[in-house]
Amino acid sequence: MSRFEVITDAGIALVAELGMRGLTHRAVDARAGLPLGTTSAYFRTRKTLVEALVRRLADLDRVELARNRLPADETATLPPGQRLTAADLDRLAESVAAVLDEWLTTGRTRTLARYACLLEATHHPELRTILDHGRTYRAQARALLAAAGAARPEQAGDHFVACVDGLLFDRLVGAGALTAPVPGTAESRADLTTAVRSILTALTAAT
Amino acid sequence: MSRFEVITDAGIALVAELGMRGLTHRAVDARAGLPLGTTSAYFRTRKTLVEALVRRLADLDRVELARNRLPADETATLPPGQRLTAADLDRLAESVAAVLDEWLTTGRTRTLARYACLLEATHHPELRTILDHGRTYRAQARALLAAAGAARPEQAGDHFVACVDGLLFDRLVGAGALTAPVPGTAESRADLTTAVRSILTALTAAT
DNA sequence: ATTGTCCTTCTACGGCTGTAGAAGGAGGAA
DNA sequence: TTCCTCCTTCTACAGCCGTAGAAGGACAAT
Repeated sequence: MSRFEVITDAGIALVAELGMRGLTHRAVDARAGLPLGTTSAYFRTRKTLVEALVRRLADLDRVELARNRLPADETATLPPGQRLTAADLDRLAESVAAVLDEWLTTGRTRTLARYACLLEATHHPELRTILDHGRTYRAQARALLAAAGAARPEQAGDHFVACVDGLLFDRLVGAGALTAPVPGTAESRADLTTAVRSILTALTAAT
Repeated sequence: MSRFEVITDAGIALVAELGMRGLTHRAVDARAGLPLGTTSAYFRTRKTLVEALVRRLADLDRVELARNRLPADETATLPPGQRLTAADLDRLAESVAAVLDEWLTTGRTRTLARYACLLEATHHPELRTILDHGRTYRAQARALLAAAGAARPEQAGDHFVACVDGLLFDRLVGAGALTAPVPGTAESRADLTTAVRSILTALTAAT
């Protein structure tokens, strides 16, 4: 693991645990077990440090996307005129739910840090460019909803991503964090599947 | 306007503009045009200051809720057995969209600060208690979906709130902030209405 | 008028933060 | 070897932050 990765991973962990305020050159050094001053030498200003974190988050997302590909791709190559069946939609909902559940457990740190950075990007637009949050997912969602037979697949795909993101955020920091089944369990995945499935149905039918 | 309100409002503005890192006793003084040290005297520790902000946010939400009541209440008192018509759902979607649009324009500062505090509440659970984000809205949504004829109104209501929140977040800081019609315009309201309407349909039918 | 209480304003201070630059050292080229 | 270059580690420093407490003043009760 390169020095760059060690530093940025420690930074991501800090942001997830303590928020943006906890992200300090020295704190990163301590967290990563590196000699004091290392982070400061690699990223002379705080801004470059944050940018590095964001870049790393985007990289990690890309890696995860490659590993955790949705079944959308199979469906995108359907012969024209042929649509997804209800069983297909069920399977899709289930796999989306599985990804969500993973983001709430294994990927929780990364998910929290991403939201923090997303909020940060409001005041620093240059971050937005790097952290193309969900761009790839959006592309998949559009293809998926086109295959599912939505009237306006672009719009429907965007709505889908937004809704699923809302679900995620709710479970992560909102009311769902307290009331919903604890992530990682089969119950949680079933609950998420239901939710995703109904969103999917809606957008297929109505948009 | 009480001193308490002047201070907390300035704090909220700072959090919205600069993020949690910009929230400092001295910065609040400067922003509110108060003598240096005032905020520090009112809220001796940073923690109490943040708590005060969160409390103020909750108060503002309550005020806004009273002013901006959804048509849910009328519908909640429908005679049993009678359901909402498609036209009712249209009207509901429109009024929800109007509220969302307001949160993206007039209430943008407050909305941004709320999300920042919500993220902060991950590390400080006591904040969660105060910032009962969307609790009242959730209650309304449940009643609404019960009236609309959803099979499991509690669950459906929660999903509804989560999805709508996702829509909001997307428009505020996500991809929607760049691609969607600019908030405050009739086009934006129309777009939001479409999205909300399809969510509503979905959850009514499927859950 | 005096006393006591509360609110406001100002000042102090230890600690942490961002950032720059010096010191040290490993290793490759000549 | 000697020299040069790059990477790492350490130190310095000005400025800001959180927090405590002193100083001043308004005002009501006595």
